[in-house]
Amino acid sequence: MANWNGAVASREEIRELKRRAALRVAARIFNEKGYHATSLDEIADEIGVTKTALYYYFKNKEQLLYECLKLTYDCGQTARLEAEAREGSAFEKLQCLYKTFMELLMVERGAYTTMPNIRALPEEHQAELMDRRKSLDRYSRMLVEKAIADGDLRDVDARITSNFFLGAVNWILRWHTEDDAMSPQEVSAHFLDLFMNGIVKRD
Amino acid sequence: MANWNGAVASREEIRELKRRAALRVAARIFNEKGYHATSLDEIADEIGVTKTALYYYFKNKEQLLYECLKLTYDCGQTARLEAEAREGSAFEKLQCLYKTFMELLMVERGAYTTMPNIRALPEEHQAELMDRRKSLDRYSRMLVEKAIADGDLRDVDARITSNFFLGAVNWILRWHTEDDAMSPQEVSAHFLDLFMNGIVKRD
DNA sequence: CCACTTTTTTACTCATGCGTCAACAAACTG
DNA sequence: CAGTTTGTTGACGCATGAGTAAAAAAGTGG
Repeated sequence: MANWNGAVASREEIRELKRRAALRVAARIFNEKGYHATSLDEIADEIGVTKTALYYYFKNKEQLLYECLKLTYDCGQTARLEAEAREGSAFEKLQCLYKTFMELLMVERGAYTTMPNIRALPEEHQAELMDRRKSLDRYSRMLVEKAIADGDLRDVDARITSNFFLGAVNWILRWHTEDDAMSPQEVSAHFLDLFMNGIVKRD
Repeated sequence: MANWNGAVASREEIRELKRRAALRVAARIFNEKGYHATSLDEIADEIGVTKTALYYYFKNKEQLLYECLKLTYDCGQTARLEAEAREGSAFEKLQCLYKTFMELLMVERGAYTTMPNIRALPEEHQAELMDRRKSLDRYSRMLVEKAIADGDLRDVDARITSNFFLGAVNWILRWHTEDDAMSPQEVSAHFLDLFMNGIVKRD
């Protein structure tokens, strides 16, 4: 009975699974109570180990937060890659970008990217995340500008528009739970519709 | 040279002004670094006094946060009163509600209503704020439903719509600064336009 | 200028929680 | 089943920061 791999997980795999599980728990509690109000004992308790065990998997509390935040930022990055890969107009890419972004956020459920959370990180990580955030924002604005030039969008202010929608999107995790009546796909569809068409009835 | 009031402030007035100033400073720092990461020494330093002086004006750190949050919640309450007082359709009231709410938020600049901030409060205050939040949300959804029935709005999902716009609005304080190129009125006008009409160009 | 009140400070106590270290347990290896 | 690696624990050091008590400073009216 050697090692049918696939059925039995290797050491490395188990370690990675435990890390992931810990991150999910940590992200959830950070979102509920905030990074600074959350003690490592609390996270460890929830997982069912002691605080010290966490130090076997993570360098320190900061790194735990950093990786939770990275979950969230990676959603944006992935969405961007998806949008860039897509053939089509800026308008189509824009929709793809936001749709993918929203759905990933709801599935991954990382840590909220609040100022306090970011500021809790060492300068180096702060800068990295800020850069990634800015980059996504620039890309989104560029698509808006292009779609306006193409005649697909009204002549809206790209900065305002971008902030408007980003706010709505980032807020999703506050009210959408894992067992919500509405699936990530449904939410993203509704949001895109509202963003594109507004709520006013046309005659 | 007795006391031409108006020119010279009374003791009570001075006390109240100092309290207000302290709250503004506290709210700003809480938003930047988070409640738990902010020490009273830090707030006191910024104001130019010692930590202990703060205890002369506020019972404890929690109360400081509570009052900062109240600044924000009061914006919603005031906006609601304004909307209710307005004569007109549900559609008009809805616009009034959100317009007033946004502009007040940008002027008052209280503390963000994040989960961590709320959770940091004693149960009693948590419940109070949650109730106020819920009440505003219900009112907003009711207006949406009514405006749909009136035929002014498309048949959108009231819950989604409400969350969509609330997110965008609450996010404003993250990117809009006191010395922003765009005034609170301009921002609120742009946001209402986006919310109502979307970004897609009509033919 | 002197009592008296209001405001602020200095100097502490005390709890919390991060991070460490040495010991221990469990699991694999030959 | 000895020996090594992998994983986990309990007990502790130490810094930070909330809150307090008592004294000092600033302001006010007789």
